[in-house]
Amino acid sequence: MAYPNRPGKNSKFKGSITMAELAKECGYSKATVSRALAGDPRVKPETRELILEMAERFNYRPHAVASNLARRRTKTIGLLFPSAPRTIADPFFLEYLQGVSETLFEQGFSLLIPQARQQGLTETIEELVAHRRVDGIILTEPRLEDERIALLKESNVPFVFLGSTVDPDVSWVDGDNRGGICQGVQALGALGHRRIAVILGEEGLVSTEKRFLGYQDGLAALGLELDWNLVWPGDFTRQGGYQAVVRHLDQIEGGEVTAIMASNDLMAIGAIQALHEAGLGVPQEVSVLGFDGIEVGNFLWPPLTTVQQPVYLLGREVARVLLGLIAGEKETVQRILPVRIVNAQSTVGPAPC
Amino acid sequence: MAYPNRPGKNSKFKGSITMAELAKECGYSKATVSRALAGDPRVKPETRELILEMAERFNYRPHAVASNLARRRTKTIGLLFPSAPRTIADPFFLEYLQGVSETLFEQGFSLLIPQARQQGLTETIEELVAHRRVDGIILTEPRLEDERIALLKESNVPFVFLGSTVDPDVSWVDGDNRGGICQGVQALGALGHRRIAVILGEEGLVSTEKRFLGYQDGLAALGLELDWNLVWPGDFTRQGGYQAVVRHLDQIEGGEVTAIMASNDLMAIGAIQALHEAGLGVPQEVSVLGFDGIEVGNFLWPPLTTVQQPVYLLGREVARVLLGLIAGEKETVQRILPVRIVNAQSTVGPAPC
DNA sequence: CTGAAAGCGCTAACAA
DNA sequence: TTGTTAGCGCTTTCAG
Repeated sequence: MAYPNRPGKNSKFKGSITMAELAKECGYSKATVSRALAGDPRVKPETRELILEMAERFNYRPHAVASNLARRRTKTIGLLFPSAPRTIADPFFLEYLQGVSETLFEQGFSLLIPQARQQGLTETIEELVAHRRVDGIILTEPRLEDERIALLKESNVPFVFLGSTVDPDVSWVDGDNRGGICQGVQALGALGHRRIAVILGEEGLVSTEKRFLGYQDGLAALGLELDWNLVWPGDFTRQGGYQAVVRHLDQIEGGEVTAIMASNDLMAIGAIQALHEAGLGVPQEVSVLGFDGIEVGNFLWPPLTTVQQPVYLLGREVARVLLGLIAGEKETVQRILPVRIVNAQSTVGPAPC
Repeated sequence: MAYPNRPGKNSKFKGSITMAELAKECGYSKATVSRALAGDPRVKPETRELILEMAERFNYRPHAVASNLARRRTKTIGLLFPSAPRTIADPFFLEYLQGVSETLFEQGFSLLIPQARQQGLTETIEELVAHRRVDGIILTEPRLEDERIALLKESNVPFVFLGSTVDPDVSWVDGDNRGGICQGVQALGALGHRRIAVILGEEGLVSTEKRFLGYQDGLAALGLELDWNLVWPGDFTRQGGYQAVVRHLDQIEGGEVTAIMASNDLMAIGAIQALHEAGLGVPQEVSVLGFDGIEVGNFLWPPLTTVQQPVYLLGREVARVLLGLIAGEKETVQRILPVRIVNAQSTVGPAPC
């Protein structure tokens, strides 16, 4: 016999018992064993008892791959991270990943993390879908015009975005971008700031758009006009935030700007670095407000004031929604999670000049 | 027919053709098709040509799960992250993850990231192994006495550690902990420091031990005695670094300590925060040196001086070694990658007092 | 309530 | 060089 016909006879790993073997030991068929293990109500309670007990005794473990083949599923999820200039090494995505992977693991799902690097946005998706390597896909950073969406719809694989899409019948989960930035701008206004610059995100992304709208909302709420000289392009990277400030130092030094609303924390951090290098104190001379609430904002001194998204929760939620779709739920889910301002320490009232 | 018997007839995804169908179309057996696709030299070149062409034409895609079942493999790797107090959200692990996942993906492997959270160290491993959910396991943070190792050896599943183990016949990849810290201490000495405190890592870990030895080496090289008052316990977390400084503020303020060698960057960052809160300037009043070289060290002002490990490369390397073991290589690999000091900006000579 | 049997799609002896 | 034949281990009709 290749399998342990007495419990504990062999190592608890080597060639662990198969369902067929277990069935024989129990004196039942594979089918019944399979049902009992799956909790199928059609098996007689005593039978189930017995089978469960034997399974335990023989330390039976279902073979995931075989089961997956028979059920036409993979139990793995494709998790796509943003393409350049952002990277998977963005701290935002780590906290997010933790939420996602935790939820998936609880449900027995694996994660496939393709590295989009060289490939285009769509090749990766085609590859995942065509080889049936995943049961569903989680994406980030929807674009204003997003070719991935048509492809995914055609593929028939369930998918969810982190971030709201333009497309109305796509499921997504997002933080309150527009409202959050608006709140942020108003908070700066409440401190007395009137010359508030914004550093935009990467062009073409829905989130960039929404955050810019939030900025405009905030200005409006303060009774301020939009001044295009205070709208600085960025790309969501630290380098981008740094550059934005460097390029507009004269405005800052000239007192044209007393506060900066960065579209994310990483750019806020870059901005602060540029300000430091220019000898400008934060927040004494310039206030800086970020968006996202990533942990590393707390590494700074003073800690970064920021509009905090529930990053970890976003991860959990987006995973949960995808699992729902995989389980057969049909309706598209679009959920906005609330945000809030934290760490009011890198912002103060404008310097008197 | 359920499959597209004319190329392009259906969507490129829906029910893509199976190998059996492709074989029929080609007029060959499944076996030959399988061989041709696998590049088996036994098939006649023209036959291979034909089959490859037809595969292309019918857009054939191998079914990963079925293939895995037949070959008794899963094509997924279990990636275990540290347990509390460290978390997967430690920036170190993100950079590391990027290296690992990139290498694995190139070879078509998925990643299973269990959340050890509640479970003990060993339960997770048992669960991965027993269900044959993975072809190999990557672990971190070997302990001086590590019960996982016996378990893994018994399980017969290939595994590799990030970090050197005490056990001589276990494969691992590591940065040069001891040499790196020693270098760091010497660098501080070269700046004129003589009262150099160390913040230790989490107790029981091999890396903690090695780094402490490196500290002692460094002192010895400087002709200094080990002073246990300057050996502060820590745990590799930011909070740990913060606490270590808070608890020893009197020593610092009393001039007993002019430089701090933290066993990792996160603790260095925590230490700097505590110093800031106490109104002590870094590096003017106290120099702080970290270890790891994580990206977020650059977020600080001034950027953190640190002993940089090639974190991303460590990830790639550890994955590569594991893939080697899975491919059947027998000999254990133990590789130390070099480190170097970067960003000499949070360290200067001691303040004259 | 239980069992027999037919797959899931691919791989790998073993023959031819 | 190619085909035949068994599986891999589990799920799921379809009968009984």
